Amino acid sequence: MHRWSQLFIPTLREAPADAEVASHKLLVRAGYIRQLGAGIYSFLFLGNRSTQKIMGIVREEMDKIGQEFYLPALNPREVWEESGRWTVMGDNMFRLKDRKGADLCLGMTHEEVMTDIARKELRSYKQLPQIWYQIQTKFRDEPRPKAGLLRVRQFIMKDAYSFDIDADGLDVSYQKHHDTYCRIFDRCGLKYMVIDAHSGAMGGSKSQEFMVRTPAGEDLVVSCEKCNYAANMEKAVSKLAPVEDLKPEGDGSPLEVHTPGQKTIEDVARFLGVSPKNKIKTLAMMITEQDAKTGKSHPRAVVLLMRGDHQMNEAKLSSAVGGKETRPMEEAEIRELFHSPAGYLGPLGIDWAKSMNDATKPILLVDKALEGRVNLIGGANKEDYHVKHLTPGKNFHPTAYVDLRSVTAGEECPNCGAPLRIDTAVEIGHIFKLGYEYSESMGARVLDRNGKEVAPIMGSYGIGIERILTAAIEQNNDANGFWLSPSIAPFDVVVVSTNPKDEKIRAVSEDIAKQLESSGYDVLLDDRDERPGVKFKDADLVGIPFRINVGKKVTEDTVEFVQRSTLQSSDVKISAITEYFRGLRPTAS
RNA sequence: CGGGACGUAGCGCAGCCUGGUAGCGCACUUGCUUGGGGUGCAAGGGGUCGCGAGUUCAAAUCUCGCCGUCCCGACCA
Repeated sequence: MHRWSQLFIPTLREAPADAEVASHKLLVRAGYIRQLGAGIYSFLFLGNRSTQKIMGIVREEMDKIGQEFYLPALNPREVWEESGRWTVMGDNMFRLKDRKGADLCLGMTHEEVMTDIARKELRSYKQLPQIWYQIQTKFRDEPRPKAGLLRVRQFIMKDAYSFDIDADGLDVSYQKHHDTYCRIFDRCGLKYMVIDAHSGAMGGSKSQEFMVRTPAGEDLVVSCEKCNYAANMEKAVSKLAPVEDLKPEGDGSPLEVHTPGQKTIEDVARFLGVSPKNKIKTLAMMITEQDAKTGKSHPRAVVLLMRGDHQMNEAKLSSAVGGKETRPMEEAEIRELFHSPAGYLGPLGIDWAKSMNDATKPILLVDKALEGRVNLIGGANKEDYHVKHLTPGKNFHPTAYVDLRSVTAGEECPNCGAPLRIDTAVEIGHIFKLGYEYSESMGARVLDRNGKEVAPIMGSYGIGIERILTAAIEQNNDANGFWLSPSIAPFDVVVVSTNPKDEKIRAVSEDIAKQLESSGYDVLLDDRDERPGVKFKDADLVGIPFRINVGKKVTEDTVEFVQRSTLQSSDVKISAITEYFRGLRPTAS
């Protein structure tokens, strides 16, 4: 049994001035953590107990599908050089030299080291599949650590790696992780979403993120009010309400109209008396491409057509152009391609590439929302003129129709039609089908059943341990403190002796604490010589889900049982306390 | 890395503009008091004013440099 009077639980009445988000303020106030430097935190007694419990759950669930390893955080340069990430990781990687001057780094993740083990040890398909995981400290020199434990430079991660003989095997390993992650986060008492994540530039690989809604989050997530549809902004799609196309005038062939000084979508729409939904928004961008033969890089125009009232999503654009960086065209580049000033740009009169590989010509990407639309209005590539009767596929030929549009809140869910919402969220887990990237770059090979040498296919899977704690606090807090699920709280229950000077109260508090402890619960006995008000405030602050107040009612053999989340209290007979508690928290840890 | 703010006792802050004895609340120590939502009284302890240089008879205060922390942005396998 733990006696508060003998513990170090430095609670604070006020939060440090530089804490902004709720979880940061409360973790410090509750005496869970103290800051050592930017993005570097010490865990004190309560904080450590809580993260240990989280790791316990992770370990228990992961042991059902994999094997726990423990890899070094200190890594030699060579393995990172082999994967190419010694360079790729840039300033995000902490680097150091040993006494001989050899380069080392602190591990940000462990694909390299795991793959190194795999390539040295795995020889046959008979040894596959393998799932190897570890719970270990990671180091990342974040450009901007922030928000307490939310973005830090040293943190604990459960990272796992799967090795399979083929894609079907990877599907199984991936699904196992998906299901295990759901069990882990359920057991931690989190409300979370599983979202389809940006699959990366190379395409094909599936990736999902486990996200928790919180105002402190750094990522935007689109989710459905009703069903379980959820995706990040780079992937999110929505159903669009049908738009009525304009009727053609005359023979319906492209018709220039004089629009003096009308440059913006709104201006033109108003001037012509149409909705922006019938207008084409033309965005002129540039990418840098490398010539496949010469290796020389040269700029290439990418023109986007969107519905007039839609916003372009840069991540979607980026994946549409193969992950290349894009930038807006400069004035001179616009004139060279369109022979027109900005404000009057359109798709007519330009010889667009027929495919992305048609490298000599500019690319025309048309948003899917314009596919099948007719009689749109766009720029005429001529100052003060626009063109009516533009129909994609008829008057001009897109290189491709792609989804380029940012979803906005309130649009319809693609699955069920209910309104979509957009929230900030924090990522607590990520599962990823890696493919052959590391097994190939680092030369891992096994023999398949035909005796042929093949690279094993990999997956990688991560959980941020501290982020589980942070997210849980973000989800469950009020002005006085926070409450954790008993599974991850430092203690199941705090027994408050409201008056330690009263012998009966003191003795009953001890008894109850002992009794609950012998029933397998983690009990904190607040035996401090403090006023009840102080103890109640502290109890409310530190995240323990249940409290037992031992007070005057001991003369009636009764104590108060308080649930932190609701602050509801009920009187319980002392003799029935263990049984009562078991009803609330059946699985003693 | 760009923009902004801050750095004075463990925590939260005032003092700086207009240079001259370093202050308040909480916390801490001792004694008494109180005992169901941060009790009251009294007496105490604790500060290289982030670091360095400069100006000055004199610098927490003015000037310059550096360091650190936070916020916004960029970045984020």
